[in-house]
Amino acid sequence: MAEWQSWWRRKLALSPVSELLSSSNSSSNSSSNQFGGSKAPGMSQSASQAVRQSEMEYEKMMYMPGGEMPHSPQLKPHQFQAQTPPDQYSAYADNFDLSLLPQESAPIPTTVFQYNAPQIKVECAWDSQPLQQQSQQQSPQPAIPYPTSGHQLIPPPAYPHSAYPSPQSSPLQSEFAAYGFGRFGGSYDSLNSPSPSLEAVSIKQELHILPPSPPESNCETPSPRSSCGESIKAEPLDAEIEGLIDLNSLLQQQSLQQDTKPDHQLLRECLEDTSFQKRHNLKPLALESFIGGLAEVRGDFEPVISLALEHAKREADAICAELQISQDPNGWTPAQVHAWLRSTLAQFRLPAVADLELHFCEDGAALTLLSEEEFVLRLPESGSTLHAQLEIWKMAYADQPAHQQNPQQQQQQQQQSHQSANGNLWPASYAMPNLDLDYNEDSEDDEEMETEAAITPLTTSSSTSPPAATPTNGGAAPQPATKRPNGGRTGGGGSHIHLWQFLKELLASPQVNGTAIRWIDRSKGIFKIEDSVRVAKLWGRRKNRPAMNYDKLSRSIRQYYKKGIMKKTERSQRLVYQFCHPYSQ
DNA sequence: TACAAGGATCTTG
DNA sequence: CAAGATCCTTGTA
Repeated sequence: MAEWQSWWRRKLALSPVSELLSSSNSSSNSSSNQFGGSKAPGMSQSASQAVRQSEMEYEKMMYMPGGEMPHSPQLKPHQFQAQTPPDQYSAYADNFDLSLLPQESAPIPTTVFQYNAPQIKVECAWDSQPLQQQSQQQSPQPAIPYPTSGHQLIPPPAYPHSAYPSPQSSPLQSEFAAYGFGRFGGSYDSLNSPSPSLEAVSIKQELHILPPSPPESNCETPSPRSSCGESIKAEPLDAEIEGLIDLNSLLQQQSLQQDTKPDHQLLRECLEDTSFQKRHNLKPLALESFIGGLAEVRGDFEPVISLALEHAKREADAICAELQISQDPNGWTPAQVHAWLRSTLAQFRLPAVADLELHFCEDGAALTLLSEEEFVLRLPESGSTLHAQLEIWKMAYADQPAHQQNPQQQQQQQQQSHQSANGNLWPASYAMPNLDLDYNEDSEDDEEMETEAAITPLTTSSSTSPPAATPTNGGAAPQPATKRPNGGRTGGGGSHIHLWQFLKELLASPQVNGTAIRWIDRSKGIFKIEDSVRVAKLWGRRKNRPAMNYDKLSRSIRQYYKKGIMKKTERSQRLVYQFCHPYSQ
């Protein structure tokens, strides 16, 4: 009898996914943890919208009658019973002592329950489908001894005993908890072992059999993570669950791909931002007690991010194939833009727009430049969602290595690069800078540089286009032809770029760089450097000048005063500069 | 202490 | 040679 129960508990407690997600959210902002919000501070509106949207999609999926998910953890036992043929359920229901599970109304006993939904939702933000697809593709027929199909596979607990999942907060987390107990799974025997192992100790702590370890006790008490990671056993049941949906294999795949260190600023910011906690004097959760160190936790964001991006790519692939469009929104024709918009509207069950062509006459490149406000202005009902989806596409595409792009795109990039070398276009170095690269310490610079080199521009350059007119003082202002810098950097560090161009690059991607530099008044060309250290560091990186600092950077900026590229603002403010007219366009 | 301003000189492409 | 990078001094908030 207790076997099922303890299986559930261990499964939920040991789930590396739930653990990872829990740790992610607790190590990062806890805004929605503690205030129930769905938007993380520091998270861009678009990203949060994406998260919101994906949340809606997920909830639709989860609460859909006869839900499409293999099994729905948020279902209460009685619900499960109602939806499950009695004969199948009765096969094991008698042995499943529901009374031993906590009541639904029971108070959440630990702050660990203050789970941050957005991080979870980021996982599914890319699509509601992949989970199903994967479960179908990777394990068409799970051979579970208890239920007969994945659909009725497991009676979800009233809600998990684990400290991590909370059904009130998100079904998905429970979903992960239920699914995630795969090849990372810990030892089943640990709880019942006559001499409880360290794993058992930590497991029991999570089950509230023992009080949680204090943060400083993490040395003595290994985290479930460590126990999971180190004692991988091929439990038959694990393998079967694994067959249902192999999130863990996905995580493993992604972890293998971590060499490439994909950069996803929005996700990362969302996951890592602790500013909200600081602002509100919120005490971050004691991760060390069950994770084993913040650094380790941070390192584990990568699988989540990669997994999310993987889902996004899969979705994009499918839609691209269906619509016959490129994955790079920049390459879309207006007609393809319309096709994508319609597809996205349908995907999110948003009201169709009859005169879509009138609202969006842009091609893909121009579309990517539209702000969320512009989207909403044109389509109040769905603009935000569309913009968020576009952001996701751009992220997914930006993550795509060049060799995966279609030949046309590669040719286009080569052509642009060649033209750049001829001085007709923007320098080949022209690529969107990403401040995310600056988040880490210098020791990781090498990796960051590799990542940076792999980044394709998130936005296009109309906002960063050089001015057509020469400065009024006749200074030697560069006049590269306006061209979308789709080709990205072609190596060499991009040392030819001018500082003012670089600053406009940063300014052109507020979602990425908005915390470091932002427009104060776009029309007047007034901007503010919010983080002088980061901007200087980025500039130094771009110019291959490791010793660059804001003092030097600002000196260079001041040189622009004489050249008529920049000027002092009317009301002098610290860190606030203004482009002269042609350069602010 | 951080930033602004600007002179002088050196480095790089 | 242009554009920065670097170093410096002085002043301000």
